[in-house]
Amino acid sequence: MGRRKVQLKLIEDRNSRQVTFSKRRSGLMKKARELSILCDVEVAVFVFSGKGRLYEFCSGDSLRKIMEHYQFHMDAQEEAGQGVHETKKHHTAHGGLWTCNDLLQMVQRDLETQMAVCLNIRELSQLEHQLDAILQQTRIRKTDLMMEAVTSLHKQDEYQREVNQLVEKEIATLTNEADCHYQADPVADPNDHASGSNGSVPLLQQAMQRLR
Amino acid sequence: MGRRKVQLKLIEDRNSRQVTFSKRRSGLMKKARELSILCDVEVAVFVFSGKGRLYEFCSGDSLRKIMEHYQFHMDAQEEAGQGVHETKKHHTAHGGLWTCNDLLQMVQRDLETQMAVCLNIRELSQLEHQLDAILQQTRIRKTDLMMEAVTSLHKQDEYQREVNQLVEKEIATLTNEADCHYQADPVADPNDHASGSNGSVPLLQQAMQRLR
DNA sequence: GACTATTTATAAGG
DNA sequence: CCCTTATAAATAGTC
Repeated sequence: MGRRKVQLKLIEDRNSRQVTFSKRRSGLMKKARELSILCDVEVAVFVFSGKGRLYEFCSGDSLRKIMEHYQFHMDAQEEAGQGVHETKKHHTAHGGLWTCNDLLQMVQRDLETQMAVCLNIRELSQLEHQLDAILQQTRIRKTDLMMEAVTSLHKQDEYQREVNQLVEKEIATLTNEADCHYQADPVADPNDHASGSNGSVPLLQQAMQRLR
Repeated sequence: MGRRKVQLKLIEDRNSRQVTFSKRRSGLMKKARELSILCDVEVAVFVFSGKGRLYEFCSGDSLRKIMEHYQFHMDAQEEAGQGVHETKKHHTAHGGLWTCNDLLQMVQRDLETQMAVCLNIRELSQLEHQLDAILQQTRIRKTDLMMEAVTSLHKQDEYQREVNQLVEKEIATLTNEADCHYQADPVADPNDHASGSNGSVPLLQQAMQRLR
């Protein structure tokens, strides 16, 4: 429902994907709210962004309370942060995203505090999903780092191949010169390999120096 | 969005409320699905009708089984017991490596046994740790695969460097020969780069062929 | 974030 | 429940 029809597949462009995500997410929440009001039913919507952020709508308030509680704990952790400076640093360095240990600590502390509290299935499911999202996020970050390493090595590899091709060509040239007509200038400077050649030797030397 | 605008309040007429519920519910699910696909995010939608009936959408499948179980408890009908053997089979088939679904099935079974909709603190902590371990295992497996890729490329890279050193040496040899005393055998086969050399050129050629 | 041109959802009615 | 149709809403592309 826009200027043109959109195919039901991943939006490749990061920017428009983000825009669409924002628009459709709020649209979905609105629809959920309307449904719950119009028809007097309980509706819960959870959206986990790729970076582990949670967006939720819940017609009741049981889940919301828990989420707010977790948020509170996280905030308190960042504020007080005595023994958890490492964690806090990690948070800020990674753009305020939760790590696995953060959530586990949060949950454990939360549960230890309210011994009487008993999570129901829905709450447990939500927690489990959140954990899943957070762990996934960690994995993705590590994967990204490793992917960078692979890409870097791959580029280096391709560069080496290019140099090798140059070298091969140059060997052919030198060999040809030597075999056929090198006696043409017997008093030439022995260090000036390129004199009278096609000029590829300086290029090669440059490449070799870069390799060292 | 229909023949006339509708106020955002409970639909009094039971019949049209039911109709609207049905239509809007499916519309909400569709929107949720589209959001999850278009933007590659996890989306979960739960709708509890007044009679305890559950309608759900989940972009993943981790929540689905638990929610199905929840529905089972709510309805207090259907029979259980056949999924347990499936689970055990699955475990053994994977050589002891648990998957997310395996854990969820285990949790489901555990809940069936206890017939309690409520997990205590210790149990929840255990569940968390299990989940953590399982998700970490998955991450480690992928990391291992990527590590293999890195190692492979690194080896290739080192090999290329070796070849380059050989090549460099060979160029020096050829250049030297050409500069100083190549006219010794002017009718040698031009393709036989190695004739009269120190024997490193065949090695180079071999290496080059391995690179192609 | 706002503004349309379009597409989509859906209220009413069969 | 499904179909049709008029109309309200959502939103894709654009600035």
